[in-house]
Amino acid sequence: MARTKSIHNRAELIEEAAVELFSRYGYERTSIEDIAKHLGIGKGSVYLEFRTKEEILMRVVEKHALKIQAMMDERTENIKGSPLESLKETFLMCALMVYDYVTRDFHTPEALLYTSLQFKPRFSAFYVRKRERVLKFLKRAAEAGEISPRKANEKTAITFLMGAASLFPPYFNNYTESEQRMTRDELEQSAKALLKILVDGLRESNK
Amino acid sequence: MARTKSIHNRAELIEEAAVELFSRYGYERTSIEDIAKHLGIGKGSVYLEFRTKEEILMRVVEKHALKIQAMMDERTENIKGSPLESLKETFLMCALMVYDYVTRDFHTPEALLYTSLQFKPRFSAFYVRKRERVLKFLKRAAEAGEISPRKANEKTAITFLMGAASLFPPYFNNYTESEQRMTRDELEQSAKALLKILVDGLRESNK
DNA sequence: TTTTTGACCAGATTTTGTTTTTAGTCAATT
DNA sequence: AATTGACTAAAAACAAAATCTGGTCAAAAA
Repeated sequence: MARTKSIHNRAELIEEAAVELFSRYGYERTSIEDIAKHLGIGKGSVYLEFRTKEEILMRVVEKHALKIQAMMDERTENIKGSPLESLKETFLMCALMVYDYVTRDFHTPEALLYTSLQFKPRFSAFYVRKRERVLKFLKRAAEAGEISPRKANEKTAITFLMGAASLFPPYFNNYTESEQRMTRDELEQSAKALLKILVDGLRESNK
Repeated sequence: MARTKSIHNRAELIEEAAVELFSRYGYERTSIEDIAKHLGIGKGSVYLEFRTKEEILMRVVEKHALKIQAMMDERTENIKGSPLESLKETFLMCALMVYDYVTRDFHTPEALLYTSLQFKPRFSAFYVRKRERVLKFLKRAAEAGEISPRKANEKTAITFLMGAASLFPPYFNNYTESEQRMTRDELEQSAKALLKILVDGLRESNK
């Protein structure tokens, strides 16, 4: 007699278990068998859903990236007043979201997205998408007459992202006295000040 | 009969040999004895000039930092036109200077100044001094009426430095397509664009 | 017949024990 | 008084053995 699939959302359960275990123990120190045991299934079953361990990681990171992207999309679509002001607020929110993810547990796989040189090339799609969101903001700003249309290009988006890079991990806080990692409050203050200058700069470059 | 010191500038010679060998082989892979042999002196003599190996490294890095600082000082004193324009040019020059140092040979001890998490706390003085230079520029800009005097403070200097951080090592070039390390030309283009926005932002914040 | 499993394997990683290197000292030498 | 290099303790490099783990697949379960 034909056997029916016992669990339908197995892939999803594996993802959830992976988030849990990767966050607690880190990616390298979590084995496929750990994940299987955690769910009470056989190791082989994991490989019925994912081809490799890395694929699980990528899926987990992807999920996180999509959350942030969704937030950005939502805000890109519903711009009320000034697009540039909206860009500023969005990036502040984005920086804080990432901070919360990463500091909740430093082993969180999302941290890899920002810190791992090894995986960085694999995440390029994420960065490209982020760049596209910024470009969208710039185009809206051009439509609203806040910046010159010829400034609403990819190059300007990259420049903006480079300027804002220090608001994302790894947090190299060289110029402040404080020894240890930035606090959430420090980040918020820095982000506000830096984003203000960057956005004002975009505006000014108009003239 | 009392013996006289055979070499007067021994400390200096040791520094020069250290730069040479550290650059070629790296800090860890250069031993004190290597340095001594390179100069044809005894190992113990090195310790008559320096207390530890790390002290030699710090001296070497210090020397490099002083060179960059001297450049900045020279430009701070001789501001012809707009202080903000001068700040922009100075930072472009600074970024390129550092790039040349660091890429000449990746083992160059100066690279540590920017890349080593281990040594970073030891170099805080360098960063503070750099911050002070920026502050000086801001004060001159305030005097010239380019920015509001209340903006010529430490906090703004830090914000500016954070914004310009991606122009210095380690070069995290996330948002560009290119896989490998930034070329000098790419850096120059990026630096010009980013510094323009930052400086324009400082000016705009005035209003 | 289809789904699930865990024993199995090769390669990577960790551990353990040994050897070599080296930062720093100091009694002997110049 | 100035200089040296043999010396030491600790660290680093290395090698060998033991363990772990990503991925496979024939067999078991349904």
